[in-house]
Amino acid sequence: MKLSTRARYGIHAMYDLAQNYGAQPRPIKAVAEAQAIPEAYLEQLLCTLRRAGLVISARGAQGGYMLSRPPGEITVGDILRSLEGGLTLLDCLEGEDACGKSCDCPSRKVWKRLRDGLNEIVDGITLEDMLRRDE
Amino acid sequence: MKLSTRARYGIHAMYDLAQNYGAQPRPIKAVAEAQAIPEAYLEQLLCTLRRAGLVISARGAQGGYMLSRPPGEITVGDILRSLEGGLTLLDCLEGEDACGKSCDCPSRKVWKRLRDGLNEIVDGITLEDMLRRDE
DNA sequence: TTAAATTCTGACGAAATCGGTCGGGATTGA
DNA sequence: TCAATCCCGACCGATTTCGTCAGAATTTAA
Repeated sequence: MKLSTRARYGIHAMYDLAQNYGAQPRPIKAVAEAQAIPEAYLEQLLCTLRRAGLVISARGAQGGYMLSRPPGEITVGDILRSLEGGLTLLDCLEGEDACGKSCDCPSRKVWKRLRDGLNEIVDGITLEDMLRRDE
Repeated sequence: MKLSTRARYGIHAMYDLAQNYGAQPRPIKAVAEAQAIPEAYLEQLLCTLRRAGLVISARGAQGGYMLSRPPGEITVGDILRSLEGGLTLLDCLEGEDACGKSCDCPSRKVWKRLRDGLNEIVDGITLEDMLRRDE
Protein backbone atom coordinates (compact mmCIF):
# COMPACT_ATOMS: atom_id res chain seq x y z
CA MET A 1 0.00 0.00 0.00
CA LYS A 2 2.66 2.48 -0.87
CA LEU A 3 1.68 5.48 -2.88
CA SER A 4 3.29 5.54 -6.30
CA THR A 5 5.71 8.33 -7.05
CA ARG A 6 3.42 9.00 -9.97
CA ALA A 7 0.77 10.08 -7.52
CA ARG A 8 3.23 12.08 -5.50
CA TYR A 9 4.64 13.86 -8.52
CA GLY A 10 1.15 14.44 -9.80
CA ILE A 11 0.05 16.25 -6.67
CA HIS A 12 3.21 18.31 -6.63
CA ALA A 13 2.77 19.30 -10.25
CA MET A 14 -0.87 20.21 -9.82
CA TYR A 15 -0.04 22.22 -6.75
CA ASP A 16 2.53 24.05 -8.81
CA LEU A 17 -0.03 24.84 -11.47
CA ALA A 18 -2.49 25.93 -8.81
CA GLN A 19 -0.02 28.51 -7.58
CA ASN A 20 0.16 29.71 -11.14
CA TYR A 21 -3.56 29.74 -11.75
CA GLY A 22 -4.82 32.71 -13.77
CA ALA A 23 -1.43 33.51 -15.26
CA GLN A 24 0.24 32.46 -18.49
CA PRO A 25 0.53 28.77 -19.34
CA ARG A 26 3.40 27.19 -17.51
CA PRO A 27 5.82 25.02 -19.50
CA ILE A 28 6.67 21.51 -18.35
CA LYS A 29 10.23 22.54 -17.88
CA ALA A 30 9.37 25.16 -15.28
CA VAL A 31 7.21 22.76 -13.30
CA ALA A 32 9.82 20.04 -13.50
CA GLU A 33 12.52 22.30 -12.15
CA ALA A 34 10.46 23.85 -9.41
CA GLN A 35 9.17 20.51 -8.17
CA ALA A 36 12.26 18.42 -8.82
CA ILE A 37 10.56 15.98 -11.17
CA PRO A 38 12.32 14.40 -14.18
CA GLU A 39 11.09 16.43 -17.12
CA ALA A 40 10.42 13.58 -19.54
CA TYR A 41 8.52 11.70 -16.93
CA LEU A 42 6.43 14.67 -15.94
CA GLU A 43 5.48 15.05 -19.58
CA GLN A 44 3.72 11.72 -19.40
CA LEU A 45 1.91 12.54 -16.23
CA LEU A 46 0.65 15.87 -17.53
CA CYS A 47 -0.54 14.15 -20.66
CA THR A 48 -2.61 11.83 -18.54
CA LEU A 49 -3.97 14.69 -16.51
CA ARG A 50 -4.92 16.50 -19.68
CA ARG A 51 -6.80 13.50 -21.00
CA ALA A 52 -8.59 13.38 -17.69
CA GLY A 53 -9.65 16.97 -18.21
CA LEU A 54 -7.84 18.40 -15.21
CA VAL A 55 -5.42 20.60 -17.13
CA ILE A 56 -5.36 22.28 -20.51
CA SER A 57 -2.33 22.58 -22.68
CA ALA A 58 -1.19 25.23 -25.12
CA ARG A 59 1.26 24.10 -27.74
CA GLY A 60 3.96 26.06 -29.45
CA ALA A 61 6.20 28.82 -28.18
CA GLN A 62 4.91 30.43 -24.98
CA GLY A 63 2.85 27.33 -24.49
CA GLY A 64 2.51 25.20 -21.40
CA TYR A 65 -0.07 23.87 -19.01
CA MET A 66 -2.72 25.36 -16.80
CA LEU A 67 -5.52 24.09 -14.61
CA SER A 68 -8.75 23.58 -16.49
CA ARG A 69 -10.75 25.07 -13.61
CA PRO A 70 -10.18 26.98 -10.37
CA PRO A 71 -8.10 25.25 -7.68
CA GLY A 72 -11.14 25.07 -5.47
CA GLU A 73 -12.85 22.79 -7.96
CA ILE A 74 -10.10 20.22 -8.28
CA THR A 75 -9.72 17.68 -5.53
CA VAL A 76 -6.82 15.48 -4.57
CA GLY A 77 -9.15 12.64 -5.41
CA ASP A 78 -9.54 13.82 -8.99
CA ILE A 79 -5.79 13.82 -9.40
CA LEU A 80 -5.10 10.50 -7.73
CA ARG A 81 -7.89 8.73 -9.55
CA SER A 82 -6.70 9.80 -12.96
CA LEU A 83 -3.07 8.96 -12.30
CA GLU A 84 -3.67 5.70 -10.52
CA GLY A 85 -6.41 4.62 -12.84
CA GLY A 86 -9.09 4.69 -10.19
CA LEU A 87 -8.87 4.25 -6.43
CA THR A 88 -10.74 1.02 -6.71
CA LEU A 89 -8.55 -1.16 -4.52
CA LEU A 90 -10.08 -4.28 -6.07
CA ASP A 91 -11.42 -5.08 -9.51
CA CYS A 92 -13.95 -7.21 -7.76
CA LEU A 93 -15.64 -4.07 -6.50
CA GLU A 94 -16.30 -2.48 -9.85
CA GLY A 95 -16.03 -4.83 -12.77
CA GLU A 96 -18.40 -7.36 -11.22
CA ASP A 97 -17.27 -10.77 -10.35
CA ALA A 98 -13.56 -10.58 -10.98
CA CYS A 99 -12.94 -13.00 -8.16
CA GLY A 100 -14.82 -15.78 -9.86
CA LYS A 101 -17.47 -16.85 -7.43
CA SER A 102 -20.05 -14.10 -7.63
CA CYS A 103 -18.27 -12.34 -4.88
CA ASP A 104 -20.59 -11.90 -1.99
CA CYS A 105 -17.92 -12.91 0.42
CA PRO A 106 -17.84 -11.10 3.76
CA SER A 107 -14.60 -9.39 2.81
CA ARG A 108 -16.41 -7.54 0.10
CA LYS A 109 -18.03 -5.28 2.64
CA VAL A 110 -14.68 -4.52 4.12
CA TRP A 111 -13.20 -3.47 0.80
CA LYS A 112 -16.20 -1.36 0.02
CA ARG A 113 -15.95 0.45 3.31
CA LEU A 114 -12.27 1.00 2.75
CA ARG A 115 -12.73 2.27 -0.76
CA ASP A 116 -15.55 4.61 0.17
CA GLY A 117 -13.70 5.98 3.16
CA LEU A 118 -10.62 6.60 1.09
CA ASN A 119 -12.50 8.39 -1.64
CA GLU A 120 -14.33 10.50 0.87
CA ILE A 121 -11.07 11.72 2.29
CA VAL A 122 -9.36 12.55 -0.95
CA ASP A 123 -12.44 14.24 -2.34
CA GLY A 124 -12.53 16.43 0.73
CA ILE A 125 -9.26 18.15 -0.09
CA THR A 126 -9.02 20.65 -2.94
CA LEU A 127 -5.97 22.32 -4.39
CA GLU A 128 -7.22 25.53 -2.89
CA ASP A 129 -7.14 23.95 0.55
CA MET A 130 -3.52 23.17 -0.06
CA LEU A 131 -2.78 26.71 -1.19
CA ARG A 132 -4.44 28.25 1.84
CA ARG A 133 -2.35 26.30 4.29
CA ASP A 134 0.74 27.90 2.91
CA GLU A 135 0.14 31.30 4.36
CA MET B 1 -3.57 1.88 -5.40
CA LYS B 2 -4.69 -1.65 -5.95
CA LEU B 3 -4.75 -3.93 -2.97
CA SER B 4 -2.25 -6.76 -3.27
CA THR B 5 -3.64 -10.25 -3.53
CA ARG B 6 -1.50 -10.94 -0.52
CA ALA B 7 -3.73 -8.65 1.50
CA ARG B 8 -6.84 -10.17 0.01
CA TYR B 9 -5.74 -13.73 0.69
CA GLY B 10 -4.65 -12.71 4.14
CA ILE B 11 -8.06 -11.41 5.10
CA HIS B 12 -9.76 -14.46 3.65
CA ALA B 13 -7.48 -16.80 5.55
CA MET B 14 -7.89 -14.95 8.82
CA TYR B 15 -11.63 -14.92 8.37
CA ASP B 16 -11.48 -18.66 7.86
CA LEU B 17 -9.53 -19.10 11.07
CA ALA B 18 -11.97 -16.82 12.87
CA GLN B 19 -14.82 -19.12 11.92
CA ASN B 20 -12.79 -21.90 13.41
CA TYR B 21 -11.84 -20.07 16.59
CA GLY B 22 -11.91 -22.20 19.72
CA ALA B 23 -11.68 -25.48 17.85
CA GLN B 24 -8.73 -27.64 16.86
CA PRO B 25 -5.84 -26.11 14.91
CA ARG B 26 -6.70 -25.84 11.26
CA PRO B 27 -4.13 -27.10 8.72
CA ILE B 28 -3.01 -24.89 5.85
CA LYS B 29 -4.46 -27.33 3.41
CA ALA B 30 -7.99 -26.92 4.76
CA VAL B 31 -7.79 -23.14 4.68
CA ALA B 32 -6.31 -23.17 1.20
CA GLU B 33 -9.09 -25.33 -0.15
CA ALA B 34 -11.90 -23.52 1.56
CA GLN B 35 -10.67 -20.11 0.50
CA ALA B 36 -9.27 -21.03 -2.91
CA ILE B 37 -5.75 -19.89 -2.17
CA PRO B 38 -2.66 -21.65 -3.58
CA GLU B 39 -1.45 -23.77 -0.71
CA ALA B 40 2.27 -23.07 -0.97
CA TYR B 41 1.64 -19.38 -1.19
CA LEU B 42 -0.68 -19.35 1.77
CA GLU B 43 2.03 -21.06 3.73
CA GLN B 44 4.19 -17.99 3.33
CA LEU B 45 1.46 -15.62 4.32
CA LEU B 46 0.58 -17.55 7.46
CA CYS B 47 4.22 -17.59 8.39
CA THR B 48 4.26 -13.81 8.21
CA LEU B 49 1.11 -13.60 10.26
CA ARG B 50 2.61 -15.85 12.85
CA ARG B 51 5.71 -13.71 13.13
CA ALA B 52 3.41 -10.75 13.58
CA GLY B 53 1.79 -12.57 16.47
CA LEU B 54 -1.68 -12.80 14.95
CA VAL B 55 -1.82 -16.57 14.70
CA ILE B 56 -0.19 -19.48 16.50
CA SER B 57 0.92 -22.66 14.82
CA ALA B 58 1.08 -26.26 15.97
CA ARG B 59 3.44 -28.50 14.09
CA GLY B 60 3.20 -32.16 13.42
CA ALA B 61 0.20 -34.38 12.80
CA GLN B 62 -3.09 -32.80 13.88
CA GLY B 63 -1.29 -29.50 13.73
CA GLY B 64 -2.31 -26.32 11.99
CA TYR B 65 -3.02 -22.69 12.67
CA MET B 66 -5.32 -20.79 14.97
CA LEU B 67 -5.90 -17.18 15.94
CA SER B 68 -3.71 -16.03 18.77
CA ARG B 69 -6.61 -14.14 20.35
CA PRO B 70 -10.38 -13.78 20.02
CA PRO B 71 -11.71 -12.50 16.67
CA GLY B 72 -12.95 -9.38 18.42
CA GLU B 73 -9.40 -8.40 19.25
CA ILE B 74 -7.94 -8.68 15.77
CA THR B 75 -8.60 -5.87 13.34
CA VAL B 76 -8.39 -5.76 9.59
CA GLY B 77 -5.70 -3.15 10.17
CA ASP B 78 -3.57 -5.61 12.12
CA ILE B 79 -3.72 -8.04 9.25
CA LEU B 80 -3.09 -5.56 6.46
CA ARG B 81 -0.25 -3.89 8.27
CA SER B 82 1.62 -7.11 8.87
CA LEU B 83 1.18 -8.38 5.33
CA GLU B 84 1.83 -5.09 3.58
CA GLY B 85 4.62 -4.10 5.89
CA GLY B 86 2.86 -1.05 7.23
CA LEU B 87 0.12 1.13 5.78
CA THR B 88 2.46 4.03 5.57
CA LEU B 89 1.75 5.26 2.04
CA LEU B 90 4.99 7.21 2.00
CA ASP B 91 8.39 6.68 3.57
CA CYS B 92 8.55 10.41 3.90
CA LEU B 93 5.92 10.21 6.62
CA GLU B 94 7.72 7.84 8.93
CA GLY B 95 11.40 7.48 8.25
CA GLU B 96 12.10 11.20 8.35
CA ASP B 97 13.18 13.08 5.36
CA ALA B 98 13.07 10.45 2.65
CA CYS B 99 12.16 13.05 0.07
CA GLY B 100 15.40 14.90 0.54
CA LYS B 101 14.45 18.43 1.39
CA SER B 102 13.28 18.21 4.98
CA CYS B 103 9.83 17.62 3.73
CA ASP B 104 7.54 20.29 4.96
CA CYS B 105 5.91 20.58 1.59
CA PRO B 106 2.16 21.24 1.58
CA SER B 107 1.49 17.76 0.25
CA ARG B 108 2.77 16.29 3.45
CA LYS B 109 -0.39 17.29 5.26
CA VAL B 110 -2.44 15.59 2.59
CA TRP B 111 -0.58 12.32 2.91
CA LYS B 112 -0.83 12.44 6.67
CA ARG B 113 -4.54 12.93 6.54
CA LEU B 114 -4.87 10.10 4.08
CA ARG B 115 -2.78 7.74 6.12
CA ASP B 116 -4.55 8.52 9.36
CA GLY B 117 -7.97 8.17 7.78
CA LEU B 118 -7.05 4.86 6.27
CA ASN B 119 -5.73 3.45 9.50
CA GLU B 120 -8.75 4.64 11.38
CA ILE B 121 -11.01 2.75 9.03
CA VAL B 122 -9.14 -0.53 9.02
CA ASP B 123 -8.67 -0.46 12.76
CA GLY B 124 -12.40 -0.04 13.14
CA ILE B 125 -13.21 -3.43 11.69
CA THR B 126 -12.52 -6.62 13.64
CA LEU B 127 -12.79 -10.20 12.49
CA GLU B 128 -15.77 -10.53 14.78
CA ASP B 129 -17.52 -7.76 12.91
CA MET B 130 -17.02 -9.77 9.76
CA LEU B 131 -18.38 -12.91 11.37
CA ARG B 132 -21.48 -11.17 12.66
CA ARG B 133 -22.46 -9.90 9.26
CA ASP B 134 -22.73 -13.40 8.02
CA GLU B 135 -25.87 -14.26 9.88
C1' DT C 1 10.28 -46.93 16.71
C1' DT C 2 8.55 -45.91 12.64
C1' DA C 3 5.47 -43.57 9.52
C1' DA C 4 2.53 -39.96 8.42
C1' DA C 5 1.08 -35.32 8.91
C1' DT C 6 2.23 -30.91 9.14
C1' DT C 7 4.79 -26.61 9.76
C1' DC C 8 9.28 -24.01 8.64
C1' DT C 9 12.64 -22.00 5.63
C1' DG C 10 15.11 -20.36 1.91
C1' DA C 11 15.83 -20.38 -2.92
C1' DC C 12 14.09 -19.83 -7.24
C1' DG C 13 11.40 -18.06 -11.33
C1' DA C 14 7.99 -15.87 -14.32
C1' DA C 15 5.25 -11.99 -15.00
C1' DA C 16 3.73 -7.51 -14.06
C1' DT C 17 4.50 -2.90 -12.64
C1' DC C 18 7.12 1.15 -12.06
C1' DG C 19 10.17 4.90 -12.82
C1' DG C 20 12.32 6.81 -16.34
C1' DT C 21 14.44 7.76 -21.16
C1' DC C 22 14.46 8.67 -26.05
C1' DG C 23 13.40 10.08 -30.70
C1' DG C 24 10.78 12.20 -33.66
C1' DG C 25 6.49 14.43 -35.06
C1' DA C 26 3.01 18.27 -34.68
C1' DT C 27 1.82 22.92 -33.58
C1' DT C 28 2.32 27.66 -32.69
C1' DG C 29 4.33 32.36 -31.76
C1' DA C 30 7.85 35.64 -33.04
C1' DT D 1 11.43 30.30 -41.14
C1' DC D 2 13.03 29.13 -36.61
C1' DA D 3 12.71 28.12 -31.96
C1' DA D 4 9.86 26.71 -28.27
C1' DT D 5 6.80 23.61 -26.78
C1' DC D 6 3.52 19.92 -26.48
C1' DC D 7 2.38 15.03 -28.23
C1' DC D 8 3.04 10.17 -28.57
C1' DG D 9 4.68 5.68 -28.79
C1' DA D 10 8.45 2.61 -28.08
C1' DC D 11 11.73 1.03 -25.17
C1' DC D 12 14.52 -0.33 -20.87
C1' DG D 13 16.24 -1.67 -16.39
C1' DA D 14 15.00 -2.46 -11.70
C1' DT D 15 11.91 -3.90 -8.42
C1' DT D 16 7.99 -6.17 -6.67
C1' DT D 17 4.57 -9.55 -6.75
C1' DC D 18 2.71 -13.98 -7.11
C1' DG D 19 3.66 -18.38 -6.90
C1' DT D 20 6.47 -22.98 -6.85
C1' DC D 21 9.59 -26.26 -4.95
C1' DA D 22 12.57 -29.09 -2.16
C1' DG D 23 13.92 -30.42 1.86
C1' DA D 24 14.49 -29.99 6.95
C1' DA D 25 12.24 -30.03 11.57
C1' DT D 26 8.62 -31.36 14.66
C1' DT D 27 4.86 -33.82 16.46
C1' DT D 28 1.26 -37.38 16.82
C1' DA D 29 -0.36 -41.97 16.30
C1' DA D 30 -0.01 -46.69 15.26
